[in-house]
Order: sequence, then structure tokens, then C-alpha cells
Amino acid sequence: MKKITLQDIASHLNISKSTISTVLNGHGDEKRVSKETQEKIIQFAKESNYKANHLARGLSLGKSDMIGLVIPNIGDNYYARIARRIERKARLSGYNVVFSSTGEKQERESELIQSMLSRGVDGLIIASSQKNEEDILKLKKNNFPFVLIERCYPELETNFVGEDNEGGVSLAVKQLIQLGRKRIGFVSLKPGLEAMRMRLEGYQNTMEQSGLVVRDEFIHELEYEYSEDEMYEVVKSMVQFPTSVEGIVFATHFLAASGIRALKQLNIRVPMDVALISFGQMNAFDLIEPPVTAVVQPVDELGDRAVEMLLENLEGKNLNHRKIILSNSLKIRKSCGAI
Amino acid sequence: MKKITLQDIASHLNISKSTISTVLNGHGDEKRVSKETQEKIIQFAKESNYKANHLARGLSLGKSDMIGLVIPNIGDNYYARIARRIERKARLSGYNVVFSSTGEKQERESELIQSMLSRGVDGLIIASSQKNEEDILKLKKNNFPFVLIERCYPELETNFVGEDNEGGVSLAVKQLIQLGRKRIGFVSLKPGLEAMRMRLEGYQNTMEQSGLVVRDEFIHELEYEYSEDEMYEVVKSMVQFPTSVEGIVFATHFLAASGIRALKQLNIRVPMDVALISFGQMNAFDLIEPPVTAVVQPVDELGDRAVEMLLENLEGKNLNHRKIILSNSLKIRKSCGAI
DNA sequence: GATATTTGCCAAACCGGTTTGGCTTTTTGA
DNA sequence: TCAAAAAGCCAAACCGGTTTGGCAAATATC
Repeated sequence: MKKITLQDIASHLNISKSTISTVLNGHGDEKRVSKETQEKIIQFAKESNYKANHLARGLSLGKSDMIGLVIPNIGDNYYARIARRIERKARLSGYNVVFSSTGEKQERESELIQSMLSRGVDGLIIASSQKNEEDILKLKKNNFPFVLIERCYPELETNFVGEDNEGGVSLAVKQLIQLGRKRIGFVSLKPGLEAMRMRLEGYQNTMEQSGLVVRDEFIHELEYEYSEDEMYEVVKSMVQFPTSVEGIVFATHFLAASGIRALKQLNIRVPMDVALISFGQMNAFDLIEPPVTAVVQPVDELGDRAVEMLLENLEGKNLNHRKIILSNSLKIRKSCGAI
Repeated sequence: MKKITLQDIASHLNISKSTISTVLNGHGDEKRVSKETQEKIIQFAKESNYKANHLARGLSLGKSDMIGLVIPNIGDNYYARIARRIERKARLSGYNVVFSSTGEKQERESELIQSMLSRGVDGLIIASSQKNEEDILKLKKNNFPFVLIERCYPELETNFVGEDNEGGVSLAVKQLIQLGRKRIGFVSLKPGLEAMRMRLEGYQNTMEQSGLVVRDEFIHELEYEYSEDEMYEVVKSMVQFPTSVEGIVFATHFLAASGIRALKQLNIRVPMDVALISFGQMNAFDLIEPPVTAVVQPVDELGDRAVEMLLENLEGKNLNHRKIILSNSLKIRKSCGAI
């Protein structure tokens, strides 16, 4: 792909490379390049479809107009939707997005961050595995622009855009309580993720504040890579005597999907026997019988805010760290026992 | 983010920049740099955590180790899953992936391709809007490495990895026929996408080959940005007398989801009154009542193959164009009337 | 001991931009 | 009419790598 360079234009027009560059960057007037010359240059650049070589430009300017996106898995609907927003907004400001999936692995996350840095990205947006405090700290110390999303390091002062995990679960639990359920279970992932810890706390606090007992058997935490069988056992133990929950809150969309599968196998009627609410949406949740009540996460806003924050940082504005917590809402459908 | 450069190492070690570069690139032996010197350099590079500046490297080498991914929408599950595979495989070969969503808009696709090129990507993977023959042709003429996925330009000889759209629909239609349905409808998107045309053909051919009549009212094509109301009207007209279809094949996962919504509203019993099959999966299809039979698309393999093909091209191997068509399979669930 | 080879390393050019500090030439002002 | 100011453009350095051609010193050859 032979591309036309500044030098090509310069030779062709018999004008120096520097003048061409100046004009094409819009500094023609302030650098007192005559109108005619400017015209000529701009005209020819357009005709020849000149596009600056970003690598060269980046090398010279010390910036690349790229932002790096490091997430656990682009294949997951939640991250894919966030990524979509991030790319869109970044593009509108002239940035391209490079992404990589960590698979929740710390080493990979670390490598990816390094790789992005050597690639010269101007900033990073990271949904960290949260086992990587070291790298994040390094970024912070070096004043490298970055924004954490969804998962933060509580001990670290950083830019962060997240959602109100506690509040979201609270909405769900309250909804169940309001509909008369008292023995409410909570199925989550093994801690390690701050978000999961917060969701658990949301559950516990709301239960307590409502004067309900939280039995140990009400709470189950699965490994990140659980099998459907494990979920089956978990759900089975929860719905059976003596645990006998009347409602379950699932901490993620995919946990909810697995949970529903298990409930079907067990022939549990939802919501008559057990009501359920999912934290997080899935595309077809409204088509499941009964339709699934879900905590709706602010994915779009999350993506937008993250980019905004990063861009402000890149432009040198608002350099002090900020944390934004977006609120969740509840999409009520039959599975919780309402309607 | 102050990074250590070759020159830094050179100054510190009192060895020339060129020697450092030679050694770190593994050409130390062939360039007859003594073992000791090599040791010293490698040692220090490791200690100081030296990472080459990719921009500079790229500028010099005329390559960037980046591949560009241009797709309609990363937020869509289908593309997100492909993207995941592409990124994974590319990463393992030392490439990073820059992505952008076109929103099916031709102008945006064109801009994005240009932007990626000026960014210096080494190759492109494109799920084209198919209204952009011009740019694709330009790439081809310039011998720029690229692979089209999912959507091809039939008139153009290019690298391509796609799926057997016709065959996939055929599987679905045959399944319905085998279960005794004769009046089978097909809901798709307005043509413009080759994939949609092929799916329609698959439907028509299979019907004809099975000796079934294809009435005009059996086929409906919606705009890409249809509303749920339009889908409702379409489905209504199909299930009512005199069209009275006994089965419907939906040409995409989201069409199927909308269709199911409409069928529910219309109180049509699936599969008793109308059987249905979706071309393409959705996460919760097995949880819908009845579970949705779907044509399973080879997303993982599609992503893998696309990268493989592109890499071969980048390495100068297999420069002649190849088209790979991957086959679809059918995941049979109750909605088609089976089981 | 003189010449040919080999060894070990480096200077400099190049990739394609940006930017600084002038150097001419023209215009202005006294 | 001449100095000062303004206008118009450019040379060269720089960003941080890669690579080519070659120089000087050490070793081998005769």
C-alpha cells in the first residue's frame, strides 16, 4: 500500500516539507504562509488523498491517538456493550481503540498493559482482574492516564467509573421482600472481585435492615469457571428443606441463566415456589417463562463516562482522581412474583 | 510515562545504539557481536525493563503489528464472539487488534478503513456493509492484506471466510418439513447483505426441492432498523388466514427474538400452531418456552480462520485469494416441533 | 614481517512526520 | 533614502527505532 508522504507533496509543489506540514496542521496563518501557498497545498493534498502516517506523527508528537481497552472478555455481552460505547465515543474524538481480553488472568492482564504501553497508547481503560495492583500502581505513579471501570482497587486512589453494586442488589432484595418473600438466597461468584463483594454486602445489609435472618445456607459462591452441575447442586440445596428459600438473587446474568436451567430441571415453579431476580441483563430475559426480573446495569453510560474521564485526563484537565458510581435500576418482570 | 530508550541503554553501557538494536533483535551472532557484549546488553535490557517503542519500530520497519477489525457492531453477540477469537489468535502471534463499528453505514466503513490504513495496520479483517465495493477494490488493487468475513462481494476475488448460509437455512427448512410442516414462512432483512440473499435462496430452493409452494406472503423482509411493531404486523399477517403458516424460519437471532415476542402477544402456541427456527444463537434460547431450535453458526472457527488467512498473507504465503465456507449445524430444541 | 581474513563494533542514513530558529525579501515608517 | 519591521518560507534537528556499509584491531596465512 504505497502511500503519499509529505515529502512527495513537497517535491511535487516545490515547497518545503515543513511548510506543508505547517499548513496541513492548520498553522498556516499563524506561521504567515501566504493564502495562495496554503490554497495550493491544501488543494493538492486533497486531490492526492494525502493522509498523514500516524506512526510517524505519533513518534514525533509522543502520542498515538489510540486508547487501550483491557477487559476480561469481549465475547461477554456486558463488556461487548461497554466496548461498543467506548469505541463510538473515542472515535468521535479522533481516537482509535485497541482491545484485549484478559480472561480474568492476572499475568495476561499485566502483559497486555505492558504491550499496550509499548504500543504507545495515550491512555487505558481497564476492567481489572483485581489481582494486579502492582501494574495499576505503577501506572498511577507514572501519572499515566487511565480509568478503571467496573472493578476498582479500594485502597488505590484512581479514576474509576462503576456501578452501585450494593444498591442494585438492594433493589432486588427489597423487591422480593416487598412481595412477601422472607427466605431469600444469594448466588454469587467466589470473591476476588470487588463488585462481587459489594453485591454480597448489598444482600446482607438489606436483609438485616429488613429484619430478616441471613442463614449461611442462603449464600453460595461458585468458582468463576463453575459447571452447570455445580449450579444444579447449589440450587437444589437451596430450594430443598430445610433451607427452603422462597427467592433467589443471582449476582450475574450468566449465573441467573444457569440457575434458571437448574430450577427447570428440578421442576421448581417460578415464581410460585421460588422467585428470582438476576443482577444484569441478558437479551432474551423477557422471553423466558416467566420473564426474568433483572437489575439493569448502566452499560452505555458507563462506557461514555469512562471515555469522557480519560479524555479529560489526556487533555490535562481534571487531573485529580475521581470516582463515579452510576446507579442501577430494576426491570420488573414476572419471575420476581410481581405483576 | 517516561520510557527507557535504546539510546539510554547505549549511553549507559557505552555501546552504540546500533549494536544494542542488533543484539536485542537476536541478530547478535550473525553480526558478530561478542558473547560478553551480548550478555551485557541483554542483561541490562532486562533489568531496566526495556520495551521497544512500537511506533518508532513500526515507522522504521513499515509495519505496526496491528490488525484492524471493521465490523458492523461490536455490541452484537455474534460479532463480539468473533472478535474475541480474532483478538485471541492475533495476540498469540504478536499482533494487537484495533476495532471499529460501522453501524452498517457505508460512509463510516469507508472512513474507518482509511483511518486504519493511515494508522498503519498491517492487515484488515472486515465484515463489510457490502455497499463499499470501492474501498475493497482499492485494497485489492494495492495488494493490501485483508480478509472479508461473513459478507463477501461475489464479483470480487478476495480472501473470504464465511458460513454456508444457504445450507444453514436448508437445514432449518428441512427440519420443519420433516416434521410435517408444509406452509413455511421466512422472515429476513431487506437484501443488501449477501448473507441475507443466500439465506433467502436457501429457503426458496429447499422449499422447491421439497415440492412445496412458496407463496409471496410466506416471505417478509424487514428494514435493518425495524420496530417491534413492524415485526408484530409481519408475524400477524403470516399466522392469520389465509397465509396461515405452520412454521417460520427467522434469518437472524434478533429477528427470531422479536418474532417470538410477537407470537407471544398474538397468543400463538409454539410449536403446536406455528413451529419456529432461528438462524443464529442467542444465549438464553434454551431457556425460552419452548426452547428455540437454532442454526448454530461457526463463530469460533470463523474468527480463527480469518486470522490464519490474514497472517499467511502478511507473511507472504498463500498470496492467491481463497474463500472458505464453514458449515452450520442445527441445534434442535422444542420450538421446531421435535422432541 | 607483510598481507589477508576475521572479529567486533559503530556512524550515519532512513522511516515520515513536527517544530524551532532563522534567513531572505518585501513593505513600512521617518 | 535608509533602517526597521513584517512577510514568507525553509533547513535542520528531533522522535526512537532498524539497517547498511565500513573502519580498526586482532588473528591467521605464507
